[in-house]
This record gives sequence, structure tokens and C-alpha cells, in this order.
Amino acid sequence: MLNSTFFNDVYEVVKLIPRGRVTSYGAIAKYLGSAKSSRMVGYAMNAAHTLPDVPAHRVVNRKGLLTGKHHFSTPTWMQEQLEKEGVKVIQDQVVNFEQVFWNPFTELDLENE
DNA sequence: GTGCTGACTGCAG
DNA sequence: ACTGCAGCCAGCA
Repeated sequence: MLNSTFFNDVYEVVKLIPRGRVTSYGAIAKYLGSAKSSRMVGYAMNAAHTLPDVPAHRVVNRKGLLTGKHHFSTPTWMQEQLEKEGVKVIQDQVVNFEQVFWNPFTELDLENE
């Protein structure tokens, strides 16, 4: 159920990703306190696919590659969504990944301070 | 109930 | 620099 803290936390963090920004599975996993559970984040995305408010397309791997695009309705949908939000993607790779990268530690920590 | 797989990452060879 | 393996947790056969 949604009581699963890990998945639930993953969804909330992903939902917090601002438009035009992306983050990595490892960043979310680490933020949740389980850096080694980065796979679970991606797996959560698979389950998140059933949820309406979980922009899984804003989550990429640490290299900025749209590894999960193949899991969406169409292999191009993810890239299109990102480009619509202002994130340029070339050959499944996010351009200026470091610039569009949304770090939960930095962003959330700053607001929390 | 047991076992395998999976949208990742980091370390070791 | 590249390839291979182990760890994490949940869902499905």
C-alpha cells in the first residue's frame, strides 16, 4: 500500500521537482537515507506510473540519460515532456544536466533553513 | 513460501 | 577507460 514509506517518500520528492528541472535516482535514494536503494527509486517510478501527480519523466539516472523513457507510453513521450518544460534532450541525454539538475539536498535544505 | 527481476550506483579488477 | 559484481526493496510467477 501507500504506507510504504520508501515509495511514498519517493513520490513526494519527485512531485517536488520544479518544472524545467530533473533529478537522479541516486539523489532521491540518498535523500531518503538509502543511497544504495537507488534501484528502488527507479522501481518506485514503475509503480508511480499509476499515479497522476508523479512526474517520473523528470527523473533520470546520474548520467542524465533517460533510462526510463522506454517505460512510458511512448519512447519519445519522456523527452517531449522535458523539452516542453525547457529541458533540452539530445539522444536521450539531458543537455546541461548539471544546470537543470534539481538537488533535493540543496533545494529542500535551503527552504528548510 | 521461495526465487527472480528490475527505470541505479559505486567499487573492484 | 571499460567491464563485471554486489547491495538495496518490492512486486510477480
